[in-house]
Amino acid sequence: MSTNGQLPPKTRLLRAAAGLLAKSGGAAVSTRQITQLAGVTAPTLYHHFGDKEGLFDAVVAAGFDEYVAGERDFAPSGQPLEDIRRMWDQHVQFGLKQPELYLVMFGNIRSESRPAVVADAEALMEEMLNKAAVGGQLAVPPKEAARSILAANVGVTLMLITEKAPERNLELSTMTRDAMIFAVSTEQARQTAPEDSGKSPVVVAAIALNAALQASHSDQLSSSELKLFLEWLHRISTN
Amino acid sequence: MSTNGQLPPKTRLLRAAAGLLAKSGGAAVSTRQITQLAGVTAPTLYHHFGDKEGLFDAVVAAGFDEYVAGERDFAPSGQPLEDIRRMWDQHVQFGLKQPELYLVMFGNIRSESRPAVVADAEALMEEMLNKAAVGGQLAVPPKEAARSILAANVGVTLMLITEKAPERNLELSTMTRDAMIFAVSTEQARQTAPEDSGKSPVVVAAIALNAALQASHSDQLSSSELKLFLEWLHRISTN
DNA sequence: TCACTTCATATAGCGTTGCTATAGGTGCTA
DNA sequence: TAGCACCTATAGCAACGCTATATGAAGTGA
Repeated sequence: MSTNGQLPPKTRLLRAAAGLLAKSGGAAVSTRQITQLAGVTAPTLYHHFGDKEGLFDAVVAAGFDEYVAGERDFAPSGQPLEDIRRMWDQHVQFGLKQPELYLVMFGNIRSESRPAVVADAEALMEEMLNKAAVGGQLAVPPKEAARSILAANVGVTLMLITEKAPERNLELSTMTRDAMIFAVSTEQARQTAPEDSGKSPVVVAAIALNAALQASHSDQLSSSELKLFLEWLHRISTN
Repeated sequence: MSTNGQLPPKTRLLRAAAGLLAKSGGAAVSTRQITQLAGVTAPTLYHHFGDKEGLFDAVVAAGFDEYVAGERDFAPSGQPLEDIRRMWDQHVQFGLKQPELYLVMFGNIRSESRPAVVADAEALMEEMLNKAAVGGQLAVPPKEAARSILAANVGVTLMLITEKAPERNLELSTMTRDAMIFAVSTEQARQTAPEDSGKSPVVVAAIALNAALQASHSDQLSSSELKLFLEWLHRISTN
């Protein structure tokens, strides 16, 4: 009845939980099922994981490693926004491939571990968006862009999971994806115009900001702040 | 201990369930709690609702009536796409106002009743989008537009619910909302309701510089200067 | 008026759940 | 060899969703 008597009980519990979760089809999975499949008794589970949610958190953590691996498993195309598209698609595929695990990770709002998972996924996307921002392709701060895109990404994936497999329409995904990416892009990025300059992105951006600030009398900073700010900008852009 | 002995048990059960659900803060609500608060014993619950999920489905149905009422509670502005914006905002507000009920309705993927709820909400939105389509403002079939918008709407609402109330940033919602509406609009409609595409060059440049600076550890500024500088940049770029 | 049916509620308890108090076994270090 | 962590098992508790069965209340027809 046990799953591989060779492995340590902690590992067997993890695998049993993940396996039952995947096969459960959404039904609840009891600790007794898990411990029986792992060839272990109840106290062993609670010794290693504290409680049932602790075990599921561990399963989620393992699932997240797999998620990250999927999200990183492609060569950067040099066009960050194109890479964001791929991250989106990978996310959807991960959800459709392992719906139960996905629901535990992203669908289980009440779970204690969800905020951490979401924050990590957000960071992953923000990291990629940063590259776009450096290239002047982002009209929105990367952090907020990442949150918006991820929110839509999760919403779409949940909706696709709800549908039965045969009638799934992936165009829902691509359309929503492109809408979100378009929304956070600058005019320049939308025309797929690659900016090419030998100068460092910092300098380019500083020059652009310097010019833009002086042209447009922003009132976000006081005049004294602005003076110092411009001085620093100059120091950076003459780097 | 009972909640209003005058009302029939069926009603008291519904109210007790809805009340406990709202106060539960995400924790599970037991049938024993519900029946005790309703001043009724277990078989009464099962006589009227079949099982626990049947009771919750009834709560959801009542909640959905309230949802629909909220979605219809505004005078048509004559601009269907503007009305869609309001539907979106009402949806988010409904979720934030009654997060527990919302989670049972839209977050509980495994639930049997969710597909029906989602389909109804979709129909509600499609109905409004039809008006936009008639006016030549829609570049996408209303059905697919409704699905995309609703998916994003749910995703955003779930993400906002996850956050603690004080740090909720509703701009996530408006930005995602406008992105989706923009995506399904025709050129003509976009000119009628101009979106934020005219992001000022200052903001774009500030965002780019911010990202570039953080990526490239420039040593042109001292750490204290840099800190203040970044703070100002953030102020500008979140303008 | 009285049996009869129907609907609604209560008593009591079944099987399962998550979890734990306690004790026993195992391997390592002194 | 004794002691000490660490890990696992026996046995069982309280709470859970749910139900077999019985009792009451209300209406109906003769």
